[in-house]
Amino acid sequence: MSESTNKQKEKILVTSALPYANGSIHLGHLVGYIQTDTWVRLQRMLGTECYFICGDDAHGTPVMLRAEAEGVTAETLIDKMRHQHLEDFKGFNIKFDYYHSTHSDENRELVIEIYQRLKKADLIEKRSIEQLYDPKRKMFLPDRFIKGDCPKCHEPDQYGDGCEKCHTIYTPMDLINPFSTISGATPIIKKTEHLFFKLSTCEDTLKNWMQGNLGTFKQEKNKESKQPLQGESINKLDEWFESGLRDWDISRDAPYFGFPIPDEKDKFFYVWLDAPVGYMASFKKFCELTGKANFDDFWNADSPHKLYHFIGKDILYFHALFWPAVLSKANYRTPDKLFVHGFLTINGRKMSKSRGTFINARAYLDIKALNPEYLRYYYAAKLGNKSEDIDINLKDFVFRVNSNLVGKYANIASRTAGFIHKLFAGKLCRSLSNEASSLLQTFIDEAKTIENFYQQRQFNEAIRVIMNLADKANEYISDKKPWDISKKISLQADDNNQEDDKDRNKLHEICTVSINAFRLLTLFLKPVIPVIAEKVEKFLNIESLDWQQHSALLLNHKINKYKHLVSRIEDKHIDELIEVNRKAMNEITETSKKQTETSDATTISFEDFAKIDLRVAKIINAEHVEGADKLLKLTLDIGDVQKQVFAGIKSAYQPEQLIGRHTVMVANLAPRKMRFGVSEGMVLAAGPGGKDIWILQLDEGAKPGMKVQ
RNA sequence: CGUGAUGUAGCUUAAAGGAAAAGCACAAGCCUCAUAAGCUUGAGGAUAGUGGUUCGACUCCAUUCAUCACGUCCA
Repeated sequence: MSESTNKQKEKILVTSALPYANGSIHLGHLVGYIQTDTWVRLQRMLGTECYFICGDDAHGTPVMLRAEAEGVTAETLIDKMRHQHLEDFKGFNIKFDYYHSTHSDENRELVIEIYQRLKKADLIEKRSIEQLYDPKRKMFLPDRFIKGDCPKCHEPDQYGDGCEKCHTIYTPMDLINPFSTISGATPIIKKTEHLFFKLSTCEDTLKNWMQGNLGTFKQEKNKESKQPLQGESINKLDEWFESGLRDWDISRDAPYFGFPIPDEKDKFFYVWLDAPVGYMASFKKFCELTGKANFDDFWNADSPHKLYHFIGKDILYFHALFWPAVLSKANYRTPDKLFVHGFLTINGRKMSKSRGTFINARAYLDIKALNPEYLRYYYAAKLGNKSEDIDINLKDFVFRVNSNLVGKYANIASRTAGFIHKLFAGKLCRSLSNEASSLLQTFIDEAKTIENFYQQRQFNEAIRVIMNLADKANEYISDKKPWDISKKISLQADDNNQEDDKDRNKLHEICTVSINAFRLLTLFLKPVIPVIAEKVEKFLNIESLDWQQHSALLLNHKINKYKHLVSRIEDKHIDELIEVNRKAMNEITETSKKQTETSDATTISFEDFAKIDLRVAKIINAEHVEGADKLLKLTLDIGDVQKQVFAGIKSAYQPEQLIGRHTVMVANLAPRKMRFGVSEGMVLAAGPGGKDIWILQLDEGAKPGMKVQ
């Protein structure tokens, strides 16, 4: 105790990659979050001051477009997604200290501050570039929103960066018949001014950050080096250095969902500039809300504390190049470690929607038989500290969980707890003989090894050691045959007490050792399966286990009755998962189909068009609606009937301008109850909104009620 | 096409130039305390192919094949 208090206590800030607000969490995402959570839980058990911070990555074109397609504001969408993400994380027992959003005041302030510091350091430059532009949607197009025919092999429907079929690499401008996936329009090349961060000047800074990157991968294996990156990542970075660092385009033109850039017109910060700043923002909010930590202590350039980012290998580029460069040049501290993990494959292949293996977190959680901690366990059993891809083989998953968690681990308690209650009133021995405690000593001896494996994120190794111990415990029980002794006792009944006492003690001791072995295994597994561990703590009638307690034994202590702890998985549960997931996926693709159908990009059939009953309408009355900001109440004459319609055109028209005019309305639109009354249709108007709304006007002669076709 | 990574038993991984290991799955036997759990034994391998360096290669080099990732402003 005194030794550790003298040492300066290490404080760690840990982050997981921020999930993007344009999608649900799936099993692939969970690899990173479960890895981080497991690691953080170990830190907490060790008593290390460690904060686990995350949040939603909310900005960018995809979010903007999706919000539009759903007919909601971007804010509504990201709010909904954030809650959905949080629910999924909660389901898998991922426990953040704080979970924020990049669309927050804290983040805006920090981004602007960083930007201004970079600008002051003369690291921001304005340049004119040419970009593809969608003339119909009036917006610049990211590459991924352009498709066309491959210039080489003429395969249709290829993305702007390269052909999936012949693997030719090209730019979107090379595509034959390019079209915008948003509007279908042919993109045109348009000049625009963008802001660049001069990353090309940061090579020394970055190499310095990487520190002595000459060490080889093999040297790193047993000892955590001082380098912030694993060997594979260093290779990748070297590649990037070799091809030369290019300046980084950090601005995007309106329309864009993001933070406006100060002193610029219609320019926004690119989502990847503000995303990692979200780590800071989330932590800042956490500090302000809880007062548990001091933001500056952790983020100032001379911070003594550790900053670790857990990320997937797909975003190494941002975290290993831009992020340290930006931080360093803006006079903040840089990350100490980037822990990079690989992708998840399912049954050896990429997750696939058609095979039903693109499995959402929600689908898994919806199958009650699939304990979320089984997945945590499986990931832990497979995760090493390399950035290799990991595979979840669904058959292997079932076998492994059943065999390791149910057959080996839980079984140890299950097969001995009964005796403790039947014969010893639920109480463990007062003390153990040397012979009996020797098994437990081997457990205790392995604690340091296990801790180190966890620390170095070699969870697979940690699990291997733990399961070896579980095997030892089961061997011990088989060897000692407590059931034989128990029979002897019942046969002897109240015969001769001396023999009987001896046997009773022996049996008591065997069961006490087993329960203690079980307790230690639980302690070792707790970072991986925290909720199961909690149940065990209740069963053992003990306080929450921390790592220190591995050296003590549980003696002379009353435990509770053993209750069923974990259930086996059956193949049918996996089939169910695939099925549930497939259904959910179909729904998603259908709604997204519907969304594109309603957008102006796709065509509809004549039948679809014929469903819409368009009529000439005479506006016989128009009036303001009390309490409504945008609505006017219109009374429309369409020949034989009059309809009442609430139209969102107040910003562009005064009621008196409208009365008496002829326009076109959708007459068969389902009536909709609104706050101010029932609206029985829609009038047609053009324009983006605000003052720019123009309702349709008809030439002389059209009579109310005429069908428009 | 280029660059990088990976390829070991049915599955998941070890072996850092010195006898190819372990767990799960499989087979046989034992056991019955436990959720058909547990224990013992066994079978299972041209280490993707070819060529080279070496007394000796899963390991180092070259090359081929397969899979994956990345490839000038999507990052």
